[in-house]
Amino acid sequence: MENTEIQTLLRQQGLRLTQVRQALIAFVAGQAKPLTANQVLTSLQQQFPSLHKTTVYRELETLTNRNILTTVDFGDGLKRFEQTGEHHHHIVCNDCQSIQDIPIDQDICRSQEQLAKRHGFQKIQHSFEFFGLCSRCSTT
Amino acid sequence: MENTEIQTLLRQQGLRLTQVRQALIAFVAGQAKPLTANQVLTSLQQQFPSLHKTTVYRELETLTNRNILTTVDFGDGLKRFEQTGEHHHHIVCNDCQSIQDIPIDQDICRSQEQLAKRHGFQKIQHSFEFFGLCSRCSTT
DNA sequence: GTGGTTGCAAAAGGTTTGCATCTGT
DNA sequence: ACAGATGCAAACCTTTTGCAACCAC
Repeated sequence: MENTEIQTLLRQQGLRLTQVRQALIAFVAGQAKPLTANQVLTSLQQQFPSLHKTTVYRELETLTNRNILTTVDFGDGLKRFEQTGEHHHHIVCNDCQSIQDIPIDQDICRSQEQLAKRHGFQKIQHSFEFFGLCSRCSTT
Repeated sequence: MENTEIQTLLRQQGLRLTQVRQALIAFVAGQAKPLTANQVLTSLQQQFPSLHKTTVYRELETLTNRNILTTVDFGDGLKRFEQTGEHHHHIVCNDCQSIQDIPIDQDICRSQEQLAKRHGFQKIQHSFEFFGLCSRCSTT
């Protein structure tokens, strides 16, 4: 995401344009894969040596609440964050933990959410993630 | 699951027929919904007051490794366990945390796993869980 | 008796909270 | 100046590990 784009977004949301916040958004948005709080912290500390993990956790939460970021869960007890965008799914290697996007049919997700509605639920979301051994890890 | 059934299963697996182990399997198998370690602990402590959380965690891991139990993840940082059985999916209320099974089309899961294979992955598994507001929570 | 199982204490790892200080507006 | 943002310490919660005591076989 461009700097000016980020700044516009933050002003829209009534959030202050702090250095850390802008850098954090730019960094997460620039990654192809969802990141853990710790990955964000470690990377940003190169630019902001005094950056504290608390700030990162709070910032990630704030931006998720504002729907600027989205959380992804791979069932390993860690929260991951990525820029909010088109709904999509991932496949994660159980060995090397590499992550790829996978083009799940959108209709499938929609039809299954309809099914969920028939169970009386509203405001339905879902998680649909895949796990396995990537080509590199399954050959060695 | 019946007592004799559990005992046969454990002998097959070369696991000892301890009181705690048998009670734990019977309890988890008797629940309609996946349980957290803490839920299992709290319940079994009525029968075994000295039961320690470490034992529960270790037992749940052992039984999962032997494929007697299966883990389920709802993305809240807790591991849940249920009796291994037919592959199925859940819908969880974001408000009251109630859980229902949801009859997702098995073909859909299979076809999407085929798709994942085309990404070079092997031994593919998936998680496909739904979240929303149940009928009770969405009306109030 | 032997090795698997258990209880206890402690640690590990990720995340959250309280509070004082700082900073963007 | 004021409310929001930050750093720090400590707490919190779930889960794991090391070790001695115990129990099923």
